[in-house]
Amino acid sequence: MSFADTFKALGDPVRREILTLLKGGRLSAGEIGSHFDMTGATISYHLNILKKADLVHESREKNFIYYELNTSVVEEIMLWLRDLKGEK
Amino acid sequence: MSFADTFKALGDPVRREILTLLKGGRLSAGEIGSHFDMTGATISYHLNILKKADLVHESREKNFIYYELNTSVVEEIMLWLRDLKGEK
DNA sequence: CTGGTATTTAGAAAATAATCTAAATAGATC
DNA sequence: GATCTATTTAGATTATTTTCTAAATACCAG
Repeated sequence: MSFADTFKALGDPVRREILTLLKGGRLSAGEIGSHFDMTGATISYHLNILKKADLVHESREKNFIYYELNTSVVEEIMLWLRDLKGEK
Repeated sequence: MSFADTFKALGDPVRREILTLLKGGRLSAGEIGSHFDMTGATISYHLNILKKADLVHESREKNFIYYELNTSVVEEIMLWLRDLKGEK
């Protein structure tokens, strides 16, 4: 989706923690959920927001759905911040 | 306040636009408000969030309250993003 | 095809955030 | 002090987000 959606997706601490977890490699929805004291449905909700923001990609395999980090859109955010700081 | 508050403050488009306006130099609350189709009270609410996130500083002068950009905390955000991208 | 595990979707409830109107504060000017 | 302008604060309302429970889907194993 859009730049604004990416920024908003990053604004939530649960979602940032999910992204941090994914730095170690792809994880299934269940593995991600087991790190949080929340229902799977809630985790699924957050994963969907991250997916719409293009911050993660999913790949289905067997019975599982694996999520992995996609940082391509992070560059845009960093550019905005750098510009805010007045750097060239 | 905290890193999380800074991230959240940046998640809102109105607040990002305020920060962008302030790139051009300090502005009074009224000057900021005139760029938006919102009441002064709402602008004040957003300014307060930016202030708590340490993204702006205020200075009182005469009858006015001027706001100016403070990007010192932006560096932290950028470090987090850079780390997410797996850069050193 | 039946049963089991993994995950999502739907819908409702709870929590948080954004917005407004009206009143309050602060300082400047008369 | 009275009044005007600039801004914030209080309180209520509306909108959005997060979360849950229950049901649905999907896929695998027997």
